[in-house]
Amino acid sequence: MPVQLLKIVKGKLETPLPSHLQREELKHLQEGFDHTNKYFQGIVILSYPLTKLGDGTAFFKVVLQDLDNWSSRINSINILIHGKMAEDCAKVMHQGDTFIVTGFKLAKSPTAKEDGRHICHLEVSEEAGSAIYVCGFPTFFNALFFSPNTFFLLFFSLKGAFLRSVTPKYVYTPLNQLKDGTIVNLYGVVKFFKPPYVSKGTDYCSVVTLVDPSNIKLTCTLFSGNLDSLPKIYEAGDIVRFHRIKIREYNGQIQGINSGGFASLTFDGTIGAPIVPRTSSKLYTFTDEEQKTIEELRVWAASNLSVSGPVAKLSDVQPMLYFNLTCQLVGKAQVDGSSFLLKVWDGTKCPYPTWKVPVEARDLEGEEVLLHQLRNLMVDILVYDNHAQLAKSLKIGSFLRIYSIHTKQTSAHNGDGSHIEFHLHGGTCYGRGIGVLPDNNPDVKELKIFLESVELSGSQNVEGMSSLELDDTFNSVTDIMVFNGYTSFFSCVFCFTVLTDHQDLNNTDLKTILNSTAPQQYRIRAKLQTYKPQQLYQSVKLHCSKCNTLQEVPYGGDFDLILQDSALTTPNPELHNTSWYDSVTWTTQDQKQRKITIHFVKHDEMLRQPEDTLIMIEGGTFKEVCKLAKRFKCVIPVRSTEDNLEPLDLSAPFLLQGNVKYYGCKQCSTPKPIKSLTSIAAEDQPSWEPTEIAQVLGIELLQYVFIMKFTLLDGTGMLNAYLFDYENFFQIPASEILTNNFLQEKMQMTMNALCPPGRKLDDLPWLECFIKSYNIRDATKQQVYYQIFDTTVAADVV
DNA sequence: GCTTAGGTTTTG
Repeated sequence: MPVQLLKIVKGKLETPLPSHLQREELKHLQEGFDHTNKYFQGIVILSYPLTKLGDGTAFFKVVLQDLDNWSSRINSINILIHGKMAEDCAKVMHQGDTFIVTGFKLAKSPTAKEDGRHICHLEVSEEAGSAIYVCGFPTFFNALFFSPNTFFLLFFSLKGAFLRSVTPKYVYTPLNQLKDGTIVNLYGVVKFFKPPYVSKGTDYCSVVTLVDPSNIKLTCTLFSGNLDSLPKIYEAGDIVRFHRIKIREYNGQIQGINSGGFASLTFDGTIGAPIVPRTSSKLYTFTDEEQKTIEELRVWAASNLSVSGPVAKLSDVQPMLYFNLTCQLVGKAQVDGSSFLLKVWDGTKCPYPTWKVPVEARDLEGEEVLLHQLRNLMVDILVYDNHAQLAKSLKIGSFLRIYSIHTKQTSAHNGDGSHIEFHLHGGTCYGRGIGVLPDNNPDVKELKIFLESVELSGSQNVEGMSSLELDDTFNSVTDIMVFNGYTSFFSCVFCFTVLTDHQDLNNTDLKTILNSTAPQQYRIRAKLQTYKPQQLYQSVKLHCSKCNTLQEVPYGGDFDLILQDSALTTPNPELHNTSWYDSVTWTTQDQKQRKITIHFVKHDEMLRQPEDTLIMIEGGTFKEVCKLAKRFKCVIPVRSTEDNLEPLDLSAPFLLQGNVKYYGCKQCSTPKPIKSLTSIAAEDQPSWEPTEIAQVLGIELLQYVFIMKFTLLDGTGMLNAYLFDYENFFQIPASEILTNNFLQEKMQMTMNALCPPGRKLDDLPWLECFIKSYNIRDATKQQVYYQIFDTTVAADVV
């Protein structure tokens, strides 16, 4: 049975429990009675700590009171819960909760004499087919109800409607452990997908190929009569979570297929993008743990999956290619039985004359004025067969991503000049199809801003002109706007790249590089067509050079929580005022009466100027620690143990200097007690370098890096090169950028100069840089990647 | 009622 919503109003289930279940009274819980199809309900009056039995299984004991029989001499009973159910239950249950149990086994309670409770106890476990439902006390609002075999619930308290309990524990199967004939839950990164299309049967169909760090591919075929219940995938690289997907074998390969109860969540796969699930289901579980899984998959995908499909603006199109276009629908018309016309624009102008599909004006749906105004920027896309059916249902004004459009050049004939045609052929090979993007999609947001800038200019001076004049004016105005779009703001800055070494290398064209084996180094001259991430702050990551992993820069809020947590540890006075630091403790004047201790590290037994001094702090808040970091040379947040001061959890920065927070790798660090710092404190002139501090504290320092993907073109080919840069390329330390507005502006201006938004390919500046190729081998094949090196951006103000 | 598609470009 799929997930079902049970509303609980005024203490009663609005939708009742499964109808075959009947409530059993406490007095009827006796050996010899048949308890199948019965449930017992009580209030949790006591629970014992979760323990493990001798054989390792978890064990949890709760005591329930039957409120309807509260006046009886015996009105409580012991419930003994075994195995996974015990663990799950211990997590969510609170004293005072309403507890419903079915599928229990009844046995004589050995402790009845001592505890005065019911003569029997109930034994409950997943193996026995039991189910437990727990509802919060005192006010129920609503609850989720899962099948008896999986069990349970979560609920929202009426006050504040916050999620209190942990949701059911889903188990996710890695793709290399899938077995024929099973129904599983899984996560995967979308390697390939066909947007939902009209199948020959009764449903929409979407095909999705997933990969995960086990490096196994799984192709899933998903059907639904309801477009909304298929996963909302917009591009390869998106991350999905499938619940209850059926695994089976077809042609010797495993495949996934949806069946009853299938549910999916889809996430943007870009590192740093907000983690907001796209789903049609109103109810879904999503916890911190699952958030972490998404983050991990994003990092894995960033270095293991190349999904850069051909994304192009109309201004970039070339004859004879397949590309994906993000655009807005301006007009549409039925052409004949098997083809349908879509008139779209993306604010840029196609560099070639484009064909116009002849249709009667009265057959054309769309706003007449707009169709006229945009006629030189719009292109006609003819979509065929299965796509025609879907195209018919599209709403004018909606934002579309059309996958694998074919551009076809037609040579000049009959006085017509040569032109370029756009076709979306029938069939779904290579993911050919049409997807509707929601307004909150980041690419749509960007496009909207751009389209508005174009539209403004186009609508000026329209009145009182003949259509011929209008044509000319409009053409030139929009061209200028498209060209200048965003660039006017930055036109005073001129950026170029500087090669910092290997002056003897000659330029190699991209085609040659793409046809060569790796590893090699090249000097290239190319244009930066696009780059990712477009939100530049998302390009800053933390890198561990030891295990070579990347991670997100944690939020300040997490640090604050860790500090709050550590403030609960009372400073240990025995650790104050040693030979190498002086300590000061005080209590805050506010209501909280917090105790703060600062240890000032001495030099030659003397305190030095604050700007040369390292301090350690216990019990400070986020604000206080950050403030002190600006005043003192270094700040290390610490807490007391019985005999040492130690660094905090490595989710928090172990060191702060000025605005920069330094983190350690959780995987590679083996933190040592703070007294290890004495070796530095004893130096003649301690420099308190983060690298040195990290080393003596046994911490593997994470370095701030810029990670970006540049799509480079030179007329002979296109390749994606990664930028992995601590500070050389932008001449900005990656560690500084997140806290410095000026540096952020500088970086934005640099990128805008290297890749001016909205500009045609021809008008992009040429860049020179060095790239090196290298091989990455996964289970199935070897792939060549490219990285920018020894290149720097310089800027001149013109 | 229980298929449809099961990645790898139409041929307009």
